[in-house]
Amino acid sequence: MSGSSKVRRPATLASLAAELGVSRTTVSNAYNRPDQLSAPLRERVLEAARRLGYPGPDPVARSLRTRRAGAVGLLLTEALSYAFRDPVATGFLEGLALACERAGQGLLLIPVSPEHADVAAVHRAGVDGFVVYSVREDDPHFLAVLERPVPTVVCDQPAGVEGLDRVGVDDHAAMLGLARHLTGLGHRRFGVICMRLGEYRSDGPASAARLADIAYPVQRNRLAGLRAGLAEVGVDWATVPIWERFDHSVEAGQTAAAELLAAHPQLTAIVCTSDILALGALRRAVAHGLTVPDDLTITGFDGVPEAERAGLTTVWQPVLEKGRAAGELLLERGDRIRPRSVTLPTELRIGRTSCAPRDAERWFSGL
Amino acid sequence: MSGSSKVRRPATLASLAAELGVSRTTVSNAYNRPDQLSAPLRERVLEAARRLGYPGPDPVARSLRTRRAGAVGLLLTEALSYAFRDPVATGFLEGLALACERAGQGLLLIPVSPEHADVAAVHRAGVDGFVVYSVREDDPHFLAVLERPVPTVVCDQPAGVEGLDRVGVDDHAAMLGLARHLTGLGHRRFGVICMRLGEYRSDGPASAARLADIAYPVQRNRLAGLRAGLAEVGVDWATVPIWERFDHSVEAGQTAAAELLAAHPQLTAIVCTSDILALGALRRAVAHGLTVPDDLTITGFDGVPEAERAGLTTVWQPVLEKGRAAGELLLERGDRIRPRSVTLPTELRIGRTSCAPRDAERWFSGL
DNA sequence: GTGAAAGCGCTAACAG
DNA sequence: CTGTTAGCGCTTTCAC
Repeated sequence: MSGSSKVRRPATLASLAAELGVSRTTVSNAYNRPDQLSAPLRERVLEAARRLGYPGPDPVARSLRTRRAGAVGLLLTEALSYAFRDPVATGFLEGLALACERAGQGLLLIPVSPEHADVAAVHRAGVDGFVVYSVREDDPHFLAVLERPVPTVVCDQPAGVEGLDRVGVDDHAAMLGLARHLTGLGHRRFGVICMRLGEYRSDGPASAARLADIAYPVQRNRLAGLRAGLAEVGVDWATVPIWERFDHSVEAGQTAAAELLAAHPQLTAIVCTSDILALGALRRAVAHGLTVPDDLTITGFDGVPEAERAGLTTVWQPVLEKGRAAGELLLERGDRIRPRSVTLPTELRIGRTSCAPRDAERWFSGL
Repeated sequence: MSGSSKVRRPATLASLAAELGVSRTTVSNAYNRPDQLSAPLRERVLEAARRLGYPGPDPVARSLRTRRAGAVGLLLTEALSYAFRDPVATGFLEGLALACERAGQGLLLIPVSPEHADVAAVHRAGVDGFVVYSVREDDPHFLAVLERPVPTVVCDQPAGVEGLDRVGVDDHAAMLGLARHLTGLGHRRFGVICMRLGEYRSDGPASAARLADIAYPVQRNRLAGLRAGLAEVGVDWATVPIWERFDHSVEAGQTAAAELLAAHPQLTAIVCTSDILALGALRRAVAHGLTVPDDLTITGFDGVPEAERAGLTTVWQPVLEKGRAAGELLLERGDRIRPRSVTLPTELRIGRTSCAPRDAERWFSGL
């Protein structure tokens, strides 16, 4: 209001053109195709723009016209503020950001506000495609994404729906490998700590009903892989206690391990479906006076740096690659003829938290 | 082309309206103002939409019309893929994401591709405002942001330019406090390890010329604060060796410390302008057989979790709060009358890496 | 409760 | 090299 030059003039491309007595095309070209007009004319246009406070073509109007937003949307499991704490998610984000940067595309993080269950944010997102990272299969945001007529790639989901592109690892096979490592060492009495299995909070032993209806493919596959591995040596899955935690944190792993061990003190191995949970279990075991791995074997999943530092036996997966692959799949022009699926390799990393149980000889001598 | 229903029909609001024999307004209302039409009619519209494969109002067209994109843009110093590795940046991101979620706004990460020096990405961004996080003052992307006629809040920058909102800490005062702690302990022979000071890579001792023209406000202020603190006890700034590192990593801190100590073995304290660098210096000192803090005092800045675990003496700053404050400043409606500036408090955290130097008595007895 | 009119600001053919 | 012509798909007063 005071004489500030910051009074935003609503100058538009059209008004600029009028002012200069040239056509809108010319002004547009001055910005988008410098080779389509003479240098002096271009300079005249740009100079006038500066003088009139014209900030250049409006990005939204341009997007409407060109039919491209120049950004990809990312839908995450949780409140995205949480994602920045999770090393697996940040690794994925880093890879995805890498791919976006290389393509000069923006990365739009879709807000999944816990308060307003705002599917609207998905509708509002001006993007050329979506990446969906490990969400519940019945997540309404996910469903909303599927409605949008833009290419979408899902991560760690079954290839399932309507020809989406997909990237992920074989969680089932990876966990099976880990299970074989453990049964090979002689373990027979397992306990499990896993991440959330459904929409609503539930902490503690997972009921059979809950296990039968796991909404998160990653958890479902990891548990199934473990089950298959144990079945190979005749361990009855129904006898394996499975402790669920809604929150994914070291503390959650810690308390879960405490409860699990209290209820089942005879366990020789605790398999966790994530490193974070395993680190918590590890902490609890140590605090409890147990020697790992001699008294108790503990394993994780993901291969995050912190786990490596701790010498955790785990399955490493290429999270950064996963993000990058997702981005490339989405941004790559061309053969979008049929859905593509990228499965990345995992690696069993045997650390210092697994060894034969004290009673191993019992099993082997029993043969 | 085959009978798949996935052939994206270019159905539009208009075509839907035509099909139903109602006006576009009605269709629009069905989506945006359910209370403006009868429930049965609305259901008819939605049903037809489903049938025709109309995905709902196009977000870009809507944005053009409503003049709001529903997202804020974030401009980061570096390749954004790097940001996800830096605990300070992720803390900031978490806070910002929190604010965005609460407001139901998307967060668009602007790609700062090192390859294409793509200021265009800034122009292309369909956002209602920008947050600029600790960039070089002459960064072309930053300049491009300033051109855009949308509210912008800068972080850790001088309030400077044309009435932008600002959030940050008082780096100068914080570092002054740290300096006083060290000089109070008796230190007089300081070495410094700092982050990049200019656009182009330079590793090693920073020349006077380079120090006189630091492009990053954060580094400038931290060094100035230190200088002021040392001046108070008569330490000549010109005699203080300052080692610069372009890359911000533990390894960088490590090699910087190695060089610094080799060239100046008599130092009793190394002040680092970030925790990450300090952790590297710490690692180097230990590897070198030095006992910290007895042989050498080492300090950091930021107060990241890893530093706390290491017991580093440092200045803690509320990075999450900073992100949240930036978001709130941007999203908050109302009194955008005059630029606002939020300065958050810092806290000197004395850990186990600082103590009096062996020759302290020399100085005190000299009084 | 519903429709008609009027653009939002821009780009992409295609002529000249 | 420059201008003319047509919308992109939607929302929003304002009458009916």
